[in-house]
Amino acid sequence: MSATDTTVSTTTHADIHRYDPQAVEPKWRAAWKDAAIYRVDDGDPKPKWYSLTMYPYPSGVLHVGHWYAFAVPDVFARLQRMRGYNVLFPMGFDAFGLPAENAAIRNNIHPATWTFENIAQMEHQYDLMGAMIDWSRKVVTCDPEYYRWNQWIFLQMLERGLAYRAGGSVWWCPNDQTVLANEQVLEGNICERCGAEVHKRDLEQWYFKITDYAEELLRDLDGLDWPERVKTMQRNWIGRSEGARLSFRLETGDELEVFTTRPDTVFGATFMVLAPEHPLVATITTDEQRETVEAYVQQARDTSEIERQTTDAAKKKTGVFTGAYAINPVNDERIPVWIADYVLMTYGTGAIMAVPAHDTRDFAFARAFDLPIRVVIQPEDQETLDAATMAEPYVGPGRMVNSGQFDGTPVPDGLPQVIAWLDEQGRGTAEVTYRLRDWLISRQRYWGTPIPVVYCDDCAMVPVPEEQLPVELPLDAAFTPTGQSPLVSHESFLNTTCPRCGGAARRETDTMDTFVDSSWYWFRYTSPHFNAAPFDPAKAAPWSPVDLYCGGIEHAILHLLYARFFTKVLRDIGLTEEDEPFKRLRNQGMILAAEGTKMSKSRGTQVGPDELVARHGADALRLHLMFLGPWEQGGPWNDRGITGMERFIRRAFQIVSEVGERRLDGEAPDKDVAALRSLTHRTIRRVTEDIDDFQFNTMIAALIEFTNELMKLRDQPVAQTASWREAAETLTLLMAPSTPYVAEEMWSRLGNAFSVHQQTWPVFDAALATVETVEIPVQINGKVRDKIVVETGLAQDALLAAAKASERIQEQISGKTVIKEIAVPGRLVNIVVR
RNA sequence: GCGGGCGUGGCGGAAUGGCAGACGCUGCGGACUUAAACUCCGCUGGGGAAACCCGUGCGGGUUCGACUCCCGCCGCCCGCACCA
Repeated sequence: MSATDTTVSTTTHADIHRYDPQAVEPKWRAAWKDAAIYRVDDGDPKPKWYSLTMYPYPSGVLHVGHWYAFAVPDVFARLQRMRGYNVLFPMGFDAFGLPAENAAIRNNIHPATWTFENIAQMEHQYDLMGAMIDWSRKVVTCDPEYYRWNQWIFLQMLERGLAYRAGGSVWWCPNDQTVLANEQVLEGNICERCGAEVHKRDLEQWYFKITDYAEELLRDLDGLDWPERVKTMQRNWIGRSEGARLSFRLETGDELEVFTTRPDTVFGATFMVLAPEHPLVATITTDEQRETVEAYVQQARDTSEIERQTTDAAKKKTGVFTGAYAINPVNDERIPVWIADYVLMTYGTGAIMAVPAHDTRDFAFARAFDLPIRVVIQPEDQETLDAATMAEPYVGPGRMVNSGQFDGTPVPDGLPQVIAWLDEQGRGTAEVTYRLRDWLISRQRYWGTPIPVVYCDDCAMVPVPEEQLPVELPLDAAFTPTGQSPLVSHESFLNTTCPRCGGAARRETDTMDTFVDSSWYWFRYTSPHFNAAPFDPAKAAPWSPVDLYCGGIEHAILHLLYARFFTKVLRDIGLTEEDEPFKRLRNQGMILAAEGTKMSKSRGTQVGPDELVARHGADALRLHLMFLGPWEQGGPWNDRGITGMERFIRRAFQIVSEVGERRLDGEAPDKDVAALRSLTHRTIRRVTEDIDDFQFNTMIAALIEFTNELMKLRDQPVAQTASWREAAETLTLLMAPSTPYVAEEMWSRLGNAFSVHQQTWPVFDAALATVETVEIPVQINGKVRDKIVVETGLAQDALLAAAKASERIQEQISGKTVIKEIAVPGRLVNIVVR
């Protein structure tokens, strides 16, 4: 044992400056908790900063993707705090939804049990990560204290006509046994949740009238600091089109309305096309055509949406003639009315005027069925278009021809004239249409917010009075999906009394889409237990809007559009004055499994952080994830390189840790001190700017370079001076947001008072951050031939002279003619010779 | 088809039009160690003994100078997808 003792004592001595995350992390985690250093105080007079990260689904355990998504916002929030902001950086759980229900069914456990167990586990994992979360503000959406306010907002919307029930053709997922919103259908007919093929069904459902806000949702995008691609996706999804609504009289006497963005081509309309589902189809079809038309309508209905919608250039247009004719209102021509599946009932009026000469689809249809084509727009400075020979439609600008009084009118400039005339004639009006559809919010599943209305035989649909909220989701329901809500078979939930007449009534059994929960949750963090409204406007106002919102790009449309819609509704209700919820948005890329595919729990390709933390420490994992590459890019996971982060942490720790033992009253040459201070201040600048620019990988590179330089200097005289302490302290502070644990330990080893996370972020001194000399490459004909060291800020002429003084350069120039000399101060010199 | 993004060593990646490959990993060599791990030092795009030459998907162009800007291709990824 005595031999062992010796070993232990020497090892201990040697290891004093060796960082051990396993010993240090739990210590500081406990200290932070005891001192409640992350507790956010509403009354703090400092300027506010609201940093929000998309709350996770409590799916079980955190994987490295969660860490990736969360580490960066955590670093940013910590920086803002050190900069002197009062930072709100909350977290919660998006706890309702299908996965809980499905997992519950699979494991024969109640969704609530499953969910709350997962939340406890995940909360612990966030703490392991060293996240700066104030858990006292936690929001859990399956808590009645939360979802009662979904119901309250629903009732407000119902009162304002923004929530309504309507029948219609809706998407149905046969696997999840529920309807879906348009936004939740991918690639034409794939369920966003489970990947099953979905199809249409005619059902009566609940909707939110998001279309009322289409224009505002589109317009307000302009003022947001969001990634351009997200704004583009939202613009496309809203799909605003300007044009006109035109009315065509049918020979049957019916009026057929169409929407067109090209009213200037109305003189070229040579036929009309209705969607197969158009209500007029049945009434206008002639007896001779009835059989053909009915067969086509049936076929269209049976053809899966994906087949119908795929725009394969080779896909042939199909359709049939109804036997009916319309009169073109501008030239009184008799034109045939067809039906075809390329016209969609869900857009515009479900009917079009076909102008084959100037529309790609109409052109293909006309060619396929040998329908007339008439040119009415002639491009300028080009050969006259000939309908008989043209190989493709002309869709560009030009002048109107074959258009009566409008001949010669330029388009698109002349469009307003045409619309004005149509309006005068009573044939049409200017109209704007949107692709955006109302949001279908009812679901036939169990684990969600009950929709707070009842149906009474006498009073019909009656809203549940506000004071009876919440309508609680019964925890003892049999929730296996059957195609209708499981609540239908829960007698005591279903049967109730009518709030209006007191008679027998049935509750609505559908639950709300979980995207309702996430459409306002960030307001709730500002007053998580407020019980008079969804949130306390007085508390929310000072924090609003969210300054920085971070999350996955997969929410570019769904959640972010709904959240914007809700904000505008809540504004109109009077709960907030904000028009927009999230001022600045940043999306992280996705961390994929090593083989480049999406990480999947079921395929076992999900990488968990716990083992990595145990082996390398939380700080090293945080750094590794940030160092992988640009945060907005994502990429396949690998753990190569995490050792590099560990090495960096150890080196930084060692340097700082030794400082505590030094007297730091030594002397060193002035230029060495100046060089060290310059390095320190340049590093402050780099790290600060990189975080502000969301360039976390290069931010870490700057920290590593700083540490490597210090490592080289630690035996030099300059390491015995006060500027060495400045360097060590600065390194510690700069590391604090990224590596909260080791930075705390370093701060403590420096002999400073707890906590490093309550210190002020260092500010660089521009004068100190300069360098005295700079190395300038000297090129001959664009190739580097020498490098000269000159004073920083040396002017152009002097720089050129210095370059030409170089022997190597003189050799290169001698005997040649100098054609051009370029000298860029601080950059380079290039001499062009021949 | 339309819209957006990307393409750089063995790998992840860096580079306001100005020294391509910062930083990290890997690999190789060395020091320390009884030994290993850890740590430390050096080298690490290709060719060449060297001077140098070649090199950022391909082909052109602008420029004293292009990974960066422009034009035309090729490949990959994402979004939308008959939106009248």
